Amino acid sequence: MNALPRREQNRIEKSRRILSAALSVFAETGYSGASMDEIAQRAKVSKPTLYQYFGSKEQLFGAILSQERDEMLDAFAHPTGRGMVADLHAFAWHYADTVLRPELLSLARLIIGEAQRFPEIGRAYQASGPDRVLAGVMAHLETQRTAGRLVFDDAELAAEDLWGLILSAPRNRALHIPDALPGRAELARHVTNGLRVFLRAYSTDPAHDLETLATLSVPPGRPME
Amino acid sequence: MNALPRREQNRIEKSRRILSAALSVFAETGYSGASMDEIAQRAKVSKPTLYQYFGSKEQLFGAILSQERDEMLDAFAHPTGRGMVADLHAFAWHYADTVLRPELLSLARLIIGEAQRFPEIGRAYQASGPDRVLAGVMAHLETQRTAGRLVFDDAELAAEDLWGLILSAPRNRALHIPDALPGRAELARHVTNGLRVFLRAYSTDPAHDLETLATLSVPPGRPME
Amino acid sequence: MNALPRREQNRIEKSRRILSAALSVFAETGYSGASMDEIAQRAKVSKPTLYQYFGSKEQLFGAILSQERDEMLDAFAHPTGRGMVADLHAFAWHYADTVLRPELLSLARLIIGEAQRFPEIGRAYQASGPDRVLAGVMAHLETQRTAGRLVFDDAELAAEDLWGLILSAPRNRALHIPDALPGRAELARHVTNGLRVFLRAYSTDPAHDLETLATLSVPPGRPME
Amino acid sequence: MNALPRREQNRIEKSRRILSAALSVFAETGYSGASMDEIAQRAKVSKPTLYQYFGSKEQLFGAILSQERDEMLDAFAHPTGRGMVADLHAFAWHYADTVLRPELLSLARLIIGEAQRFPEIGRAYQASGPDRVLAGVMAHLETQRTAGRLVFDDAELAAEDLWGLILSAPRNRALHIPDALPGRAELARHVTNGLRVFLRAYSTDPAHDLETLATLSVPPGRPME
DNA sequence: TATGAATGAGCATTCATTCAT
DNA sequence: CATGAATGAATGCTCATTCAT
Repeated sequence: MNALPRREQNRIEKSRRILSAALSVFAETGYSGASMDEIAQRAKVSKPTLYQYFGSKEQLFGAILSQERDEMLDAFAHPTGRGMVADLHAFAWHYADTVLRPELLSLARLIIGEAQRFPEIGRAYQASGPDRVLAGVMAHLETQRTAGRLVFDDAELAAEDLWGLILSAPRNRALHIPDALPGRAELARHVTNGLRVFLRAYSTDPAHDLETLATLSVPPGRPME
Repeated sequence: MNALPRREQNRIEKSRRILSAALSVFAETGYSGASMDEIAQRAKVSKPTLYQYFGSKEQLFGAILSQERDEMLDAFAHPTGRGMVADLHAFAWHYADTVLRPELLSLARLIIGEAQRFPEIGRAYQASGPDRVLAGVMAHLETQRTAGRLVFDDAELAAEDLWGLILSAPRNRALHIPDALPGRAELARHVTNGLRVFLRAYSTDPAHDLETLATLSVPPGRPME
Repeated sequence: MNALPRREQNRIEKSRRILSAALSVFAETGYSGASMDEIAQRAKVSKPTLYQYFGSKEQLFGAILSQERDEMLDAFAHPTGRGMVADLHAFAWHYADTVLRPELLSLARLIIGEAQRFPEIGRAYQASGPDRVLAGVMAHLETQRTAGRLVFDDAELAAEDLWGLILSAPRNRALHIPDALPGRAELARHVTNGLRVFLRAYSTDPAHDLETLATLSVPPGRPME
Repeated sequence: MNALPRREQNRIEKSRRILSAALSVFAETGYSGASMDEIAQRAKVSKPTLYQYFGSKEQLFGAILSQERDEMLDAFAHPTGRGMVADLHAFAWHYADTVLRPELLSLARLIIGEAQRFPEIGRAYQASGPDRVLAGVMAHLETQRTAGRLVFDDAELAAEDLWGLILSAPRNRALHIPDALPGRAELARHVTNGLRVFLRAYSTDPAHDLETLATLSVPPGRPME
């Protein structure tokens, strides 16, 4: 009744170990600084095995990125059905919690740092990460406009504004200073302010929406690892 | 009547050549990937000379950063005296033109990519780059609030909002995709929209200010190199 | 039925090749002058292999010293049981043949030359080489004194005298002039004279012992390599 | 009335500074380990000047050796005219004090360490240092034999025995362990014992000579620098 | 399939030496 | 005559990659 034979399980687990080791090594030292020896050692795998699985340093690098990208997309939030403001609030926090996870920040630093050398990778990341999230937000905002709750001409700009108001400052800071993630309160300051400005500029009934916003509380953060 | 003797001139010019070569090599390949051989070759200088000038790879890296940081600060815009909206508009364009210069984007990618390995450098950059610009913007906004033209509680948040609305989207995209700088029109789209949202949310007289904004035209971009 | 698997045999042989190549290179050029490239080339091994085996130049240097030191100690002579004079004669020749072997002279030159830079190495050599031999000689002389065949107060001084009379001149000369090892006859001149003086000064029955000495003949030397 | 013009004086003084700096650097690090930069720096001279004076590293090395060799020869002791035993005693101490001077030990280590690479230098040192001293001692011993105070067949062997008995042990130890020069008492132990054994083996009137020896006291050492 | 052992090519750095001034 | 500045060639060491087993 075993879905997967032993061999296959073993393979998958080994592959996972390698990817995880590689992510941490690449994140710590950048692409060139990373040593395949170090990766093999952390993955508790011999070097030829590592090469059997991933072919070359460059391919391994690519494999990490696509793996992590998938994980990130998974994090996209779905409407709560408790009204527009609650939806935006939920989305904002969900996204903040995703985007500020240390591993994803490491990954982003890695991609940005290597964007010049591996332009494909930067493009792929942009397309399947930020751009896809943006599309989701745009769709949501369009729905609200149709329902008469928001006003705007350009949905893309509106979606970008939402993101920029809520997360650009904390994320930029976190990208530069790895060990200084914003605390829960600091993050709440940015999220709340961002939503407030967004509603003031885009809502058809700002007064009411801001009141609603004031009733919403900060959700619990996910535990650090 | 020569202000500088030949030797000194030569030294300065050589130093500049090295720094420029180093910036491009570091930007292309990251810190670890950069080879001192390659740098020396591009600077048309022998390797020992390079070492005589900058001591070590790490010191050379540091020298680039501080040089570029200075250049960036230099770019800070001063009030035009033609009213708040014109000032904000001028600042937005000036800063956009600075921040999106290819060399400064390269530098930013470099710093972000190495932030984990050289935490001090990330911190120093944040403190003397973004943080200082932010302080300048805050001061300007405070002045406008005192003059009764803007309303806000937290000047820092307001300043961050201004930046996030105007530049976060184009800059983030440019960080990921080096060869896709926004064109003048695309940039205008973001700048104008950002200022509009900002004024709608913070101005004491949005209707009038938006009208003023509509009269301002896109300044000429600086030539690419 | 193979005691050692191929791999292990290979390793051992390679290690020996490296040590031998390293000794000759170090001896020819001193520690700083020796190049790891040269050593690898002579050992017919790639440079990374060399580093896999011995870690660093300094460790390789240390490995040579301890290897040769062991070999030297191995050379210590055991009593023949044919009387004191025969024993001293056998010891003198055995020790001369050891101490004047070109490799050991090279090693001694190396250690002396680097004593200032690596004080531990000089100390270790003195303790485990000369000092240990001296202790052996002292013990032997004490036995003879107890048996009433020698007279002296200070066994250490007596042992040092024996060595100094027999070998100091030829060895010092050999240390300075590498390609001028004393021939068999020249060596016999020093050994015989040394023993004669030693017996005249220390024996309880010099006349008889000198007669015995005269009957002993020069042993065959070991072949040069 | 100045014997030497300023220029010439300056030249000589500079040359001396270079030689002294070079000796210490060579002694500390061996020939290959020594850096011309370091030597120039210690001599407070620019590198081209250094090359002007001594042509090349190898020539500088040679120049040091001949300079020091001359100084060493200067140290040879002349008969005191107070009898054979007193002469031998004086010679032994004089020579011990010369040969165990730290600078001369450094020089000897240097020459021995580089003997394989620069055979000429080893040979030259042997000929003009030890061999010349040996010749002096031989001449002295011959005189004593002619005067009927000593008996021996081979003056060279006798002279070598004298040296070997008195200094071989302390000097060998000092060569290996640079920072462990024998103290005055320890040295006296070796010198006295060496002379005693020498006289017992070679004197025509050992009893009387040993008595004389016992009346002689240790001369004052020269101050360390 | 998995690995210990091996390697060619490259790294940052330093050297002895020589110009141009 | 003396020097600051420059360099070609080497140094010790490490890397991504690949055999032989």
